[in-house]
Amino acid sequence: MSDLTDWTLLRSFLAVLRRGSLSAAARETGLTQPTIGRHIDELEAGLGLALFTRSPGGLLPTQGARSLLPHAEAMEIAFAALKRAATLGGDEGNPRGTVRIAASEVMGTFVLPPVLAALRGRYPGITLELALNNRTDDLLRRDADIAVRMTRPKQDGLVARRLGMVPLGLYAHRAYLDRYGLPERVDDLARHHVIGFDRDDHSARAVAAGTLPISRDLFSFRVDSDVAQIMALRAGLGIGMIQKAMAKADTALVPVLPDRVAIELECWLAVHEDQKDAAPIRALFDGLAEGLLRWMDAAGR
Amino acid sequence: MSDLTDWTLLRSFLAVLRRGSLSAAARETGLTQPTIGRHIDELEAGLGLALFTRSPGGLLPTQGARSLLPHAEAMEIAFAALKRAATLGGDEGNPRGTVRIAASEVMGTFVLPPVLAALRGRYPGITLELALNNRTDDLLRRDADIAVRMTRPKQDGLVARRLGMVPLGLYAHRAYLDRYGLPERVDDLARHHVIGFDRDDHSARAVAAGTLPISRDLFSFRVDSDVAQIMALRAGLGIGMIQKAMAKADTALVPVLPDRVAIELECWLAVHEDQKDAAPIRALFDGLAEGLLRWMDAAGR
DNA sequence: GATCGCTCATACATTTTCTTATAGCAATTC
DNA sequence: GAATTGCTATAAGAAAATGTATGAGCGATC
Repeated sequence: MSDLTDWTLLRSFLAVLRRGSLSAAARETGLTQPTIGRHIDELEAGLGLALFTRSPGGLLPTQGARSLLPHAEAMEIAFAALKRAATLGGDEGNPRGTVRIAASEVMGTFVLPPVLAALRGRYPGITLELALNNRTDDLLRRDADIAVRMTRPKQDGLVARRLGMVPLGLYAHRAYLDRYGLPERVDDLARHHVIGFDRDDHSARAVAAGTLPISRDLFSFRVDSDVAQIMALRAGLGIGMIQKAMAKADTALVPVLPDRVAIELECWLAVHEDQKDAAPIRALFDGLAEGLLRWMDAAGR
Repeated sequence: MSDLTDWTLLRSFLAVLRRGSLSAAARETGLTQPTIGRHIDELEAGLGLALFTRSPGGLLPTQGARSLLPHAEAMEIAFAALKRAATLGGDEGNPRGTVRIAASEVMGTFVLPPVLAALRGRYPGITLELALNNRTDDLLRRDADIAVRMTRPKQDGLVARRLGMVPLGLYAHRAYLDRYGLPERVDDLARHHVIGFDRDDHSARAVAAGTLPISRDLFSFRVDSDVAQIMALRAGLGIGMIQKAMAKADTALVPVLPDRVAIELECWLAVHEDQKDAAPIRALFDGLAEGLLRWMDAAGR
């Protein structure tokens, strides 16, 4: 069985899994339906495992196929990383290539755009990709070249730089407080509308949870998206956690329990040791550090 | 350029990089020299990057090729993991498939073999692979399905179980102490032959370094291999660090400064969340936990 | 200094793989 | 209930990839 040598078969596998039919997969990949069909047959024969149940409506993945998915995705991600790495070049003054930056939703949405805009102007040869999510393993999965993270990167093989602390606080829209009043003690929060996460309890939140009586039950408005939480906060849906700098920029937001609730997240920049010497990576790493430090400095005032 | 769709080209790339010539790569892959040559041409054209400088003696990788290597290896590892995952099956009573276990050199050499031998008998349908190294990112790289680690696994997506503490101590062979005497204070170590690491300062050693005045300069016999260190210790080359349980099993070894130097490493078992429910993974995870706990219990006496 | 052993490059034959075209099946729509 | 639209499966010709055979360069060895 292990005489399976054609890595490309997994492209077709992924396409079928995602599109749900041979025909749709053919359209996605630019191949044809019989070809994709033979690829799946070949894969099933090679692995000795039924991957899909054929039907006139399409192909339904088996449990086995689902268990292979993460590995096939890992191959796809690694291939994309390889293609990016091949574009890297140029010298210190004029770096060229495509660089993928991972960041949390909030950083990527509210903080990074102006920083990246400046870098874009300075380095016209660099094409930027931005991967927004709250997982901390992007670099190790090679799903990004540089990561902006709110926790200390601890994995082997990474080079990390600590940029500083980002202060967070509880805020609410003035209109909300006019109606429901300003909590005076932490316990009062239980009687308020608190905006929080739904199920996705990622690490930044875990940090916050350590210093606050935060649990899922407390929240009367739940979204997993941090950005949606901030939008809800600004719209006056309730009391929520937000970076102090962002809150100050919105004059309608009023601090809640500022003396009792003070949370700081560490801000880190990380890169693979393998890649840190490529000109575009180095340029962006330094540029991001500079831009983010300036932002944190301005925010501190 | 980005119309590069054939993932299999990277198999040839890896083979050429490793063997150093098209012909040797052809022998390794079962293809022929012209085919491998065409693959490399196609890859270079697709990536827009010179990968090798051709010579009558073989192909010399460029810097660019070297920078792509880790990504190509990541694809290869993911593919191997996919093939392993495809073998997993059976039920709780009779799990089937190939499982790759990562462990430190010392654990894999001295501790795991009897544990695995017992599991082998109990689960005849499971084929075992053992990956011995001291990196802690095997699981995330999918270079292993289960990891036995001496530090707490902290990455996202892993399920870990703490097994307990493994005590280490300084020991020396009786013959060594007869000749050089028994150190009475920690400072005396500077005048002794201490066996230690060369350059590979991995995390278990870092833990130890925190509680001991250990630095590279102290060592008069340096090897990166932990196993070689233990063998050197047993051969009487000097004073070295070893698990107390292993030292006790060798009656010629005498504890050195047992009251002053007491180090304990945590022992952890970890598995990918994706895979934890597959019958063979679960069987080995539980079996390893059981076997290692029994070993730690026996060692404690 | 000729030979052997290794290498890569090229031209041509062969095999494999892909596409095109068509048939058949189930569900939905008019 | 016939027509339409989605799908898979199969067969045959076109295209692409692979293999075979051969030439030529470099270095070690006798």
